[in-house]
Amino acid sequence: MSEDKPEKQPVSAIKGTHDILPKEARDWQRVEAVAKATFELYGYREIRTPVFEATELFEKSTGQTTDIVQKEMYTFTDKGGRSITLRPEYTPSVARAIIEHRLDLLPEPMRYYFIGPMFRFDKPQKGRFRQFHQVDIEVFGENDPAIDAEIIEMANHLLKKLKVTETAVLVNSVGCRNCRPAYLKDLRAAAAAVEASLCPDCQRKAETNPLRIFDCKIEACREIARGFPEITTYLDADCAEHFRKFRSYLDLYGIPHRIEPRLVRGIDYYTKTTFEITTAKLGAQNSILGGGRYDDMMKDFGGPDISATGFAMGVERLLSVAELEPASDDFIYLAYMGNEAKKEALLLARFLRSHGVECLLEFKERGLKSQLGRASKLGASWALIIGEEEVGKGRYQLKNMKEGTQIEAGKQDLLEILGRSDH
RNA sequence: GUGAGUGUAGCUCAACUGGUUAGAGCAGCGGACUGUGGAUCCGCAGGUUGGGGGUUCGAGACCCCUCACUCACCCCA
Repeated sequence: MSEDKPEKQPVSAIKGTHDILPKEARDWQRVEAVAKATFELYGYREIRTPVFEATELFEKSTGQTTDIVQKEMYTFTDKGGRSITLRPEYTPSVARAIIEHRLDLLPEPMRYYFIGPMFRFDKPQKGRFRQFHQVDIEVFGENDPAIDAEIIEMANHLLKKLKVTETAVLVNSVGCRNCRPAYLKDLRAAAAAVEASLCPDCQRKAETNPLRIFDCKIEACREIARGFPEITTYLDADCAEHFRKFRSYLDLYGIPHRIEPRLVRGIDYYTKTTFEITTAKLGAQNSILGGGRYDDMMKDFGGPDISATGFAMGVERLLSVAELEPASDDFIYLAYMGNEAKKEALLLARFLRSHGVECLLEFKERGLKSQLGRASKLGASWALIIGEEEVGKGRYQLKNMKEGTQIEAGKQDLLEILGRSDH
């Protein structure tokens, strides 16, 4: 309302968020469509939950000690004084919905998928954003390690459809509440014993998160870490058997995989199976998909004691490595000259659209030449020329923009030629 | 939160050791061709060089501050 000159750039998108422009949105739509079709093929059904939840939900499930909860959540107090958090991940919401609606009592298999935005207050970098999107799938009530293998096979199937190559499947077992504590204790002790010979980074990790030493990029640290105890030797009978079978099913599918003792997934609720699929083409944030089993979450919530497993896939990361065929537009550009022709064009466009033909007409004062130039530039398959003469006889000049050929066609001819008369 | 790098037109980039009016290609619009696109040629429009301060006769360039973006640590999708 002021008399001042308008700001050059009044506002811009919040740090770590991005507009998805029409050209990119095409690719998003296709990835989403392929993902949905794939999951439906495996018997999964979509479930949608709100973008925000009670803060407590994430504190209880994701874990008080995790980075996600400690420093990455968008948490605020609403006008009713409640603490609200924009979801940083999807799994807790699904678990909550199942308990709330007693979905576990329904006959349908509890296999769900979801696509939508997540929010984490991270410092943005390549492949990492504050608002990002995940494709998420979860299975509840299946204890068999075969399902852990099947969801990886399903992920592989999807990646293959999207022509994502150079991927690696990393797997691990983090044990359970019986066997993990002893392992962590011994690992910490082992790291403390050699602390002096580790790099400064790893010296810190020895205190905070010794599992991460396995992941150091400095060869000396990696060498030392090879001597550390591995979780796999600490697994109790049940977990060890689960892990063994899980891998044998992956072998059955012929899916190569590597055991990665570092794979803990930074989230408290995982039990037994954890896995990741990485790609060499992504930079430091090279994980396009990660997940695992979380058998304790439901009962910890005060819900039924049912097991669960699933994964989340980063859509931005997926898009940056997927090889999608360039989208081809197929529409007809209506070029008109004069007011009578304009009216004719409006009605013709309505007619064609009602038969499923995509039409574009623009309302600027342009000559025929300029309009055809537009049609060409915008990638129209056809141009329809409507002038006084054409209005008079009810037949129009239909030009094939690729071939450069042109014929005269009436209303009905158009439908047949454009090949959409069955719509 | 820590560290490094980069900011010039819508996009990609020029502008010598500081020198006069900051240029080009692409994209946009118009014309050559007033009813026939893509090629070519010509023209038009587009900038407070991210912002602020300083040094200097003179700053896009050098110094300081700030903001933004990028990459990395951490963590994760």
